[in-house]
Amino acid sequence: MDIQLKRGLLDVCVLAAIKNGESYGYKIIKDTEPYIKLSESTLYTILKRLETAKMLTVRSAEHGGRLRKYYRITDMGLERLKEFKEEWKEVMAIYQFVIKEDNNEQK
Amino acid sequence: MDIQLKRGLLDVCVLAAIKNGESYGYKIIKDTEPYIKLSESTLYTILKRLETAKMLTVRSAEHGGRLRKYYRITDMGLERLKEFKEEWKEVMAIYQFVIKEDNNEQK
DNA sequence: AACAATACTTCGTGATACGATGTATATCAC
DNA sequence: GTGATATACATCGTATCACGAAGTATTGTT
Repeated sequence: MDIQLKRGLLDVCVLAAIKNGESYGYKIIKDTEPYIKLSESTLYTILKRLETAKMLTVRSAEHGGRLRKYYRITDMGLERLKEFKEEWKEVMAIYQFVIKEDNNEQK
Repeated sequence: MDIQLKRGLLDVCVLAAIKNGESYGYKIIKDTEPYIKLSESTLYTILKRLETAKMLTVRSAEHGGRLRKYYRITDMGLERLKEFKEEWKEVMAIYQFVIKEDNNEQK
């Protein structure tokens, strides 16, 4: 799948992956795998970015002797998902324009 | 509209704008304006890229005393549009995942 | 003992959108 | 006739970003 096409989806995918409850890096990768391929370096970059944007919060907790980072969505994160839904209308309009069959509007 | 979301659409938008016949820079901007905002610097970057990728061809012709560059889509360009339509199925699957309501699958 | 899976981190790179700026002509309002 | 606006294309620099590569460390599995 075209990288450029993925770009607008990555952030919201990660937010969607934690919107039903806390999760952690490795699990997010596995949960989103059927839909989108996230490499580790990409995911952690995104998580950092979303944290900076206050769309999620992080806490570290021990799990099996190791530290694991748990990510939780914030109100701003939920807001971002709503916004995305709105933006999607514009995206679909563009999509329609792109796939529209030849209507010979050349004058 | 989110810049990232636009990224995958820009190239195909430009291809779509010339798929019904030759066009030129300024006209492409005007034609796509209702759907997507293309700045001049962005457009010319895209046109150069699509030319390098052999998805369009260029010819210069005089118009009103000035040189104008006319762009024409190639078979590879048309192929790209077909490919885009295919990729869109994946995009819609991701979209569904993102907007899916809470189904509480936490165990 | 070797390997795969789990789990997170950092670095470097290439691709890209776009604002700013520049050039040049035509047309319109005042 | 002069200034503004529209037409038309080009280049440069910058910031953002996805991702491969490589590293660290533990826990199963073979």
